[in-house]
This record gives sequence, C-alpha cells and structure tokens, in this order.
Amino acid sequence: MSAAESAVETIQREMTIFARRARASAGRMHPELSLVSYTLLGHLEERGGCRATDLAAHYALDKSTVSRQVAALERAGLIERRLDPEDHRVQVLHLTEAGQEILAQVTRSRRAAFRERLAGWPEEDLVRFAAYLERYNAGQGDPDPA
Amino acid sequence: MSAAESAVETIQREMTIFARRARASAGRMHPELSLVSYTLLGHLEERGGCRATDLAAHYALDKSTVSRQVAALERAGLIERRLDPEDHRVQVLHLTEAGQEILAQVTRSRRAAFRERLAGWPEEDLVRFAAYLERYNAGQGDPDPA
DNA sequence: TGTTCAAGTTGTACTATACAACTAGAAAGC
DNA sequence: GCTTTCTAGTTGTATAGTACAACTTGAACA
Repeated sequence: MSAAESAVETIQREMTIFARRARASAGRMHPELSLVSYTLLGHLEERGGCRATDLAAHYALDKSTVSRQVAALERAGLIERRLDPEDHRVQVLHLTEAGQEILAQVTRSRRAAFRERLAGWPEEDLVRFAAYLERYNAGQGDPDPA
Repeated sequence: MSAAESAVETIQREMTIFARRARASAGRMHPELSLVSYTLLGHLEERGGCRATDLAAHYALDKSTVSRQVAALERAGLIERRLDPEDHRVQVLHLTEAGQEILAQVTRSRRAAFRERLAGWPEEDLVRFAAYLERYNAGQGDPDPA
C-alpha cells in the first residue's frame, strides 16, 4: 500500500472513531443543549435569524425533524418565531436573550474542552490541522463518507 | 485572538460539523450496517472475538445497548456466541463468515468514499492530516469534547 | 379562478441509547 | 459448606432524534 493509501485508511479510521464518540460525549458534557440544538442555535446567531426550511436544507434534515427541534427550542424559551409579514406561511426564527446566553455558555464550555484537548500542540500544527479539517469538510460530493 | 486560539476555534467548529453529518450519511451510504454495528464487527475482527462487556467498556456504551446490538447482529447471522466453558456467564462473540464478508464489503465501500473525498490531496498533506487525527484521538482526558 | 407549489405541523414508526430491575453463575468470607 | 457479594448478560421502560407520509394553510401562476 502506498503512503497515500495508508494515510487515507488512517483518516477513515480516525474520523470514524471521532464520529462515534462525538454525540455521546456531547450529550454528557452539555445536557442542556444537544449537538443538533447547539448547531441550530449557532446557525441562527450567525445568520441573524432564518426559516425552518433553510435549517432543514442546510443540515440535510427532514422538515418535520426541524419543526420538532424548533418547537422544543421555543418551549425552552431559547428562540422565538416571527411571522413574515410578506408571506404568512413563513416563520422567521430568532434567538431570544436566553438563547444567546445558553449558546454563549455552551460555546465557552466546548471551546475550553477543545483547548484542553489541544494543549501542548505547537501553534503551527494547530493552524495546519484546522486548515485540513476545513478543506475536508468543504469537499464536494457526498456530504460525508463516514 | 492569537493564531493558536483561532485555530482551536476552527478545529472545534469543523469537528462539530463532521460529527453532526457523520451518522446520517453513514446510515444512508451503508444501510446494511450502522456505524455502531460496523465498529463492533471491526472490533471483533481485530480481536478475534471478545465479550459483550469488553465492547461496552471499550466504546463507553451501556451493557444493555451492547446486548441489543449483539442480539441484532446475531439475528442477522453476522456473529455467533460461544459459551465460555470456563465461566458459564460469559459468551465469547465471533464473526461468522457472512459477518466477515459484510464487514469487508462495507470497509471497501467506506474506503472508496474517503478516497474519492480526498482525491486531489497531495500525499504529503494526507500523511500529515492522518497524523494529526491520530494525535487528536489519542489525546488523554475527556474522551471527546465534541 | 382553479391548480399547483411551498412552509410547516402532526401522526406514525424505527433506531439508538440509558437506567433500573432482574436472572444466572462465580467467587469470597466466615 | 452455606451465605453474601460480585459479574455477565437480558429485559422492561423511557427518551431523543430521525424519516416518511398525510395534512393544512397560504402564495403564485396559468
């Protein structure tokens, strides 16, 4: 096997290991916000509000799944729906203040965990690793072969 | 923010994106074997058989979860249980021939997907990316801060 | 105006998971 | 040697996340 084939093999194995562990540990670490909820809130913050359909398309989730997630986040007081005056089918979702706070808190906690995990890495390696991950995720084709 | 902090931020974000996508696409691509089943079969192959309790410990799963996974894999004819003659509480799990075939087939399919995803990467980058992932996953402390 | 399209919700089902209660067998203490 | 305690595994129950299909409501188009 060439060095390139062997490296692809390793990348597959390690990405799989990571994917398998990720959700469970995310749930243990942040019981107040699942990985999906966290992602959706983050998207809302980044975009400054969007529609449920946009979330579904962007994250390749069924609209019914998003609908229930959104309902739960609204029940929890983390987001609010605003009817689009232009089109009454559309609800534009926005973070509430509570939602912004929880999001910031979980982000801090996740960032601290990653920082600790990556402590001792030389800056040069961190930068390169980050670039590789971005390049991997930006790849075209199937969204993820994991 | 320093370059290192910014890189940690990116690593967190990209690992999260990957983790979120991984399971769904794994299910779509390999409906015959979930990510967990694939991992368990792989472990059995690597070890040449082991106990359900070992699987639970190694993958931080509840023993009841493993018990049901194992039952499903046995129903599907992919593994078999052998009672340990030394200790009648213990069942040693082994891949069947069918299990070996399915595992090999899914491994090939996954490897092809990764190879395609990583097509065009220079060998040097593949090798470095692989090394970073191994280093990340081997890190001590919390199993995964995702 | 009526047909078709789009946004969301709800009913239903399935998978993965955990925790708790249980059974069966092994080991240890007295 | 009997009883208590530990270990391996199963089963009952509950929850989260997900998809698909059927439906409702509103918009757009021909």
